[in-house]
Amino acid sequence: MATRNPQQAAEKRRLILDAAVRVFARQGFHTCRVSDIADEAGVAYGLVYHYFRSKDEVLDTLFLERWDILLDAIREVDGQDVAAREKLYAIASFIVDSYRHDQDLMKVIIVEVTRAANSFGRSHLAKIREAYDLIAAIVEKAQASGEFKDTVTPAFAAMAFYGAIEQVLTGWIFELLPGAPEDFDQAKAFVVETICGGLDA
Amino acid sequence: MATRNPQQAAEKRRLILDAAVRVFARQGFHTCRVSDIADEAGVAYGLVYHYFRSKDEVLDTLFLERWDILLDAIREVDGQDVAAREKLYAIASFIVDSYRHDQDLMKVIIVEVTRAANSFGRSHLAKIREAYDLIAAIVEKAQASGEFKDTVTPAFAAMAFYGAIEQVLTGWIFELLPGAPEDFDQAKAFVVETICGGLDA
Amino acid sequence: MATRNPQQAAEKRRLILDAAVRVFARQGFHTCRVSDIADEAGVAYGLVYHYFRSKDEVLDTLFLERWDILLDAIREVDGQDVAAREKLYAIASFIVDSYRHDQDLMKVIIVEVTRAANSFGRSHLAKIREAYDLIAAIVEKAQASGEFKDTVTPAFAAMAFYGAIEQVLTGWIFELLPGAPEDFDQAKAFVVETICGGLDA
Amino acid sequence: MATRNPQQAAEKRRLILDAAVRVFARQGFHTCRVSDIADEAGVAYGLVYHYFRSKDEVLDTLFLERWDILLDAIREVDGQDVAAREKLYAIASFIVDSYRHDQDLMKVIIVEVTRAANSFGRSHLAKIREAYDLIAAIVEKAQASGEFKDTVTPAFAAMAFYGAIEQVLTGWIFELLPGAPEDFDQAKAFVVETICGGLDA
DNA sequence: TATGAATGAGTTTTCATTCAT
DNA sequence: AATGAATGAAAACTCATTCAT
Repeated sequence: MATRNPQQAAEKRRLILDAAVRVFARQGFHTCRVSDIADEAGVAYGLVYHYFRSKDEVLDTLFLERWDILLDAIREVDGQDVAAREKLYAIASFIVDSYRHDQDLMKVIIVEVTRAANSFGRSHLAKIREAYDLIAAIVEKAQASGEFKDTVTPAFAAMAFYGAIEQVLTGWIFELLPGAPEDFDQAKAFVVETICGGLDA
Repeated sequence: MATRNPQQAAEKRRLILDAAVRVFARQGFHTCRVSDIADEAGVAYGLVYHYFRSKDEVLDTLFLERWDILLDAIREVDGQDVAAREKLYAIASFIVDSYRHDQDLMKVIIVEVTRAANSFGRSHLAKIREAYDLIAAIVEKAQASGEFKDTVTPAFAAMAFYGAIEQVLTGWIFELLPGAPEDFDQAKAFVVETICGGLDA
Repeated sequence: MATRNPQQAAEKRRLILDAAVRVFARQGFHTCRVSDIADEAGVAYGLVYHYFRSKDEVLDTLFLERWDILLDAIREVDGQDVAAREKLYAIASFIVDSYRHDQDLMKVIIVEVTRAANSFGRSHLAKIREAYDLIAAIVEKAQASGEFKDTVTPAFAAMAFYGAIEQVLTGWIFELLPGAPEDFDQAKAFVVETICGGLDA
Repeated sequence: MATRNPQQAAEKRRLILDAAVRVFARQGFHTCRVSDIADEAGVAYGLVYHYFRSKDEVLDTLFLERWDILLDAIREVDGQDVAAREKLYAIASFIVDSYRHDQDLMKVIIVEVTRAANSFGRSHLAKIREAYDLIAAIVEKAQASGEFKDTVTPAFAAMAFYGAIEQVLTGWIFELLPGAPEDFDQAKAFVVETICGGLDA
C-alpha cells in the first residue's frame, strides 16, 4: 500500500485522540488500557505508540489542546473593554459552553487533570495556575478601578470563582446537580450572581 | 490475661491509620504501596491486612471518620439560632481549622476522595453529597426568611460555597495560595465575604 | 481457671479433628483456612497449633486414624476362613459402610488424600499401598487355591477392585451416581458381582 | 507482511502448552509457578498471559483438548459393529495408549483434573461425566442384546470399568504397579478380562 | 491450656512499553 | 505508517505459622 499522505496521518492521530476522550470519560484514565483506546479508535495497538510516546502523553495532549484554548479565551475576554462582571460572565460562559459542547472532554480534563493534582495534574500545575492568575488579574484591575471591593485578595477571589464553576461542572458530571440543557445557561448567571452579587439580600 | 488487651490492639490499628495518612499525603494513594504504610507504622506487612480488608478500606476508614465529624459539625452549626452568614462562616471555619490541625489528613481526604470522584470518591458520593445537601438546606432557610436573595437555587449556592472552600484548600495544598498561619483565619472571612457579600462594590 | 484434666484436653483435640472433617469436606483442604477449622470447632485460632504442628498434620491425623482402621479391617477379613469372594465382599462392605457412616470423613480421605497422590497422598503412598497389597494377597491366595482364575496378576486385580470401589464412592460424592440409602448395599453386591462374576453373560 | 504470521503465533502457544504439561507433571499444578511454565517454554512471563487468561486456563485447555479426543474415540468405538467386550477393550486400549504416548499429559489430566474433582475437576465434572455416560450406554446396549448380564446397572458398570483403568494408570504414575512397556498391552487385556470375564474361576 | 495479635514469605495477574516485520 | 506479538516489572493480598501473654 502506498504511504498515506500527511493529511491522512494527522487524521489517524486525531482518531486516536478522540477515541481516548471517550474511553477516558467512560472508564477513567487509570482504569482503561491502551488497548481500549486502540480498540475504540479501530486502529492497531502499536499505532498509539507511533503517534504518542506514552499513555500519559495522550492525556497531556488532550489537556494542553483544550487548556490553551481556555487560556486564549480568558486572555481575549480580558482584553475587551467591558466591566469585570461581564468578563467573569464571559469566562464562566466559555467554560460552561465547553462542557455543553463536549462533555466527555471536559469531564476528562476536570476529573483526570484539574482535580487530580496529586497524580496527573501535578505536571500541569503551572499551566493550570495560569488560568487562576489571569482571573486574579481581572479581579485586581476591577478592585483598582473601584468596580470590585478590595475586601479579598485577587488570588483568593480567583480561586473562589474558579472553584465554584468547577464544582458545578463536577456536580453535573456526577449527577449531583440537575444538568438539563436549560441549566447550563442558568448556571452561567448563577456563578456571577453569587460571586459578584453575593447571597446577602 | 490471655491476650493483649483491646486497648493495645486499638492502638496498633490507630498507628496504621495515622501512618497511612502520612504516606497517602506524601506519595498519594495510588502511588504508595501497602508495605510503605506498614513501614511507616513500624509494623509487619500482614498486620495492615489484619486490621483492614484492603488498602482501599484504610482510606475508606480515614475518610468516613473525618467526614462524619464534618457532617456532625455542619448539623450542629445548622441547629444553632444564628444568621445564615454566621452558619456559613462556622462551616468554613471548621473546614479550615480541620486543615490547619491536620494538613495531611485533609489533603488526603480532598485529593484522594472528594476530588477523586471518578475513582475513590465514586463510592462515597452519597456521603459527600450529604454535606452539600446540609449546606443547601441552610441556604434554603435563609432564602425563605429573607436573609438571602433567592436569585440562585440553594443546591447551586451550596456547590459554589463548598467549591470555593475546597479550591482554597487545594490552593494551599499545592502551594498556589499563600498558606501562612494568618492566611487561614483570613480565608474563613474571605469565603463568606465573597459568597455572601459578593465582589461587587 | 484450673488446668483441664487430660480427658478434657483430649476432647478439645477431638473437637478440632471433627470440625476439620466438616470444613475439609465442605471447602476442601487447600481452600479452607486454619481459622475456618478453629471457628467451626468453636476454639481459638492458636489452639489448633497447640494440638497439631501444622494444618497438614490435622489431615494426616484424620487419614491415618481411618486408614489404620481400614487396614485392620482388611487384615481381619483376610484372617477369616471364607471364600475370597466373601472376603472381597466384606472389604467392599466395610468401605461402603464407612462412607455411609461418615460421608464427610470418607470424602475427605478420598478426595484430599487417596486421589490427591500428587500433593497430599504423596507422603502416604506407602500406607495406601498397604491396602492394595493386602487385597492383592487375598487374590493371590484365591488363585493358588483355584478359587480365582490366574489370568490377571494379583496386583492388577487389587487395583481394579479398589479402583472400582473408589470410583463408585467418588460418584456418590460428586453426585454422578445415585446415592440413596438403598444404593449403598446394592453397590457392595455390584462391585463383587462385577469384579468376580464379570459382566459377560 | 505487517505481523508475525499466524503459524508462528500458534507455535508459541503450543510451545507454552507443551511446556506446561512437563511442568505440571513434574511439579504439580498447584506447586508450580507461572514463571516455571514460561521458563520451561523459553518465553517471557507475560506471553503466557498473552495466550491464556490465567494459569487455570492453561490446564483447562490441556484437559479439554485431550478429553474431547477421548470422547470422540469412545463415540467412534461405540459406532462400530462389534461386541461390547471388543468396545471396552478398544476404549481401555485407547486410554492406555494415550498414557504410553504421552505419560506427562495423561498424568496431568488424571492427577490434576479427573482425580481432583474437588478443585479443578469440579468445573469439568459435566465433561468428565460424558465419558462415563458413553460407556454406560455401551453396557446398556450389551445388556439389552443379552451379551452382558443385567445384574448391575449400566451406570455402575461404567464407573467400575473406568475406575479400574484409572486406578491402573495411577498405579503406573506413582510406581505402585510395574509400568514396563510390555505391561501396557497386558493391562488392556487384564482390564477387560477382569471386568467382563470376572475373577471367578 | 488457651488466646488472637503479629509476622512476612510467596504468587498471580496486569498492562505499559518495545520491537520485529 | 501499521501491526500485534513479546517483554517483564510491579504490587496487592493470602494465610500458615509464631509468639507474647
